[in-house]
Amino acid sequence: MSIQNREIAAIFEEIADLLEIEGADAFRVRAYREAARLIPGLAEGLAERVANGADLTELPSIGEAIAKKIAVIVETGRLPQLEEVRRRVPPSLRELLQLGGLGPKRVKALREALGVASLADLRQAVEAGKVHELPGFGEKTEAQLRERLARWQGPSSRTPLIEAEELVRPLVEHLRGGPGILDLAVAGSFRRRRETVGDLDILVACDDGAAVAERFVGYDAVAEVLSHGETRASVRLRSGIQVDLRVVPPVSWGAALHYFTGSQSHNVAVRRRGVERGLKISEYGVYRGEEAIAGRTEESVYTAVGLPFIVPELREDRGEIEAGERGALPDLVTLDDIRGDLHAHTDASDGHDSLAAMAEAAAALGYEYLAITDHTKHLGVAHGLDAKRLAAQIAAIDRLNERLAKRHEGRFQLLKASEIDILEDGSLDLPDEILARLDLRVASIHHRFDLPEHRQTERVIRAMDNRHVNILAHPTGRLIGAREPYAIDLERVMRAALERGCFLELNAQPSRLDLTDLACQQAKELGLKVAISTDAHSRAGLERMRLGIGQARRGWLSADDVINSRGLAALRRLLRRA
DNA sequence: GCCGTTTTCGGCCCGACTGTTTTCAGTCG
Repeated sequence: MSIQNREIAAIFEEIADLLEIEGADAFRVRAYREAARLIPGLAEGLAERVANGADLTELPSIGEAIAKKIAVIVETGRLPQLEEVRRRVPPSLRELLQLGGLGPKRVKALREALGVASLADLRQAVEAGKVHELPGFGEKTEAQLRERLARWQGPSSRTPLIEAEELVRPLVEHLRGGPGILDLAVAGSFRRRRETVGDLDILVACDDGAAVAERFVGYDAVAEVLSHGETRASVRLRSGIQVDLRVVPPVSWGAALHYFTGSQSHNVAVRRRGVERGLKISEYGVYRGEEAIAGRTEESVYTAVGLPFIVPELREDRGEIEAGERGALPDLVTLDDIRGDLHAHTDASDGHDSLAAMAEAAAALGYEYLAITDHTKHLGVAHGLDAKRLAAQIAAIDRLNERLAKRHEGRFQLLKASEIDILEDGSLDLPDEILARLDLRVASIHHRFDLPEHRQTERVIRAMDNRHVNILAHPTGRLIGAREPYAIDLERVMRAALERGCFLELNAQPSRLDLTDLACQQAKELGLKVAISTDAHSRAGLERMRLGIGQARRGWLSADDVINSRGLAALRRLLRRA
């Protein structure tokens, strides 16, 4: 199997880390980091590009040198340069960077003075009290390292967005409860709606920063104050997540919100545009010389560098700046565009609520339709339905729909559907006769995640060969932070879906969000439409749609790219297969 | 190492906080 983009990126990331510790030129290090950041976001595999003889230097941030190295990696699976650097700088030193509190300079100093080459070495040096004797280190640094080593549980894990929402809500209330707050926003990757957040960034506009910072560090869920100044403070909450507060005067609100929302690469790109125009952009504003020419609103910052407003979800430096320049930013899908949900369970399988309760909850959201997609018999743990029970459910839905039509004056109905298990050989878990009686069929994999890539890919494509199948649900099977996606050639799957008139699901469950943002973008580029579905197992689960919308927006999807932005009649036309 | 409506050489985003220092380097976002 050919090498994946993210494996190539990992090689450059490691080179960047090790060169930095070695003390190499900072801009050279940055060049490797830029390449490592860009590569996983490419739609097409680099291996394929190399095989096709494409000129890689046409990609941004890839020049002659890195292009050659990519070719070597693709052809041989390894890079001699990395092996050389590893001989000079032990790769275990990277652990020290991940620990936090230590950067390349001090890691280098520790290594040269004390021979520290790993976390274990550092622990010994700290316990022996040798660290504080080094120039540039002191008692406090040593104590802080001791603390971090004691807490160390491997590279820091990111927090799922939905947990971050729950953590930040009471903290925001706490801050708003204090005097003098003129404006407040949760910025960072939270505002960009990334599926997970590393830390939380809270921005406040007010005239007395010190008072807000004081109130912030006094929040009762704070476990540790990491830093505490008059305009900036950082804490670690008991949950383990770090929260950074930044306070600015109202006149800087827009510039600060832009700066604090990120992403870092987007900010760098915008600031670079500023420099080209003789402007300096900081969190305080946009300056020409001493004079502030913009910064009260985010819009004014973009205007100053000749760009239209770019929504937070797109700010990843993945082409949004170029698209803005061309006037080609997409009109992104919103929650208001969604007309129904195409994946939901009831207490007939592993859901918690009845058919009627789910229907009323969906109608209350203003939807026109809700597809009931209980599991099928192979999924015994979920009490999956066999053909007989599904036939009974079909009859029950028909009866309920009559009542719903009266109650909601024809504005809402349930769709008869199923989430059909794809068996190991790609066949379906229910006979065609019963499938033909449904409005909609969602198919998905729930076992044998371990098949090799070509077999898993064939399995899914074979399932879509069945002309009853409409949507492939949670297409990679990943669970955020818990289970890697199974090996599957997603691009082949997308092309196969397109040829067959099938669609892929963006599953909005907070632990799934499967497809990823990048996969959504890839689908859009191929012309494949997506269903954003909650896979709700209860009434409350239907409200998770907002997470799917965030992911879809990050994937550049417009309402037109999303099949459940259609009214029922148009949806039915889309679902019709040849 | 990348890149180019000032440039193929000489730039490369910007500021706050901490700790170790007496003016600043390192780290972080």
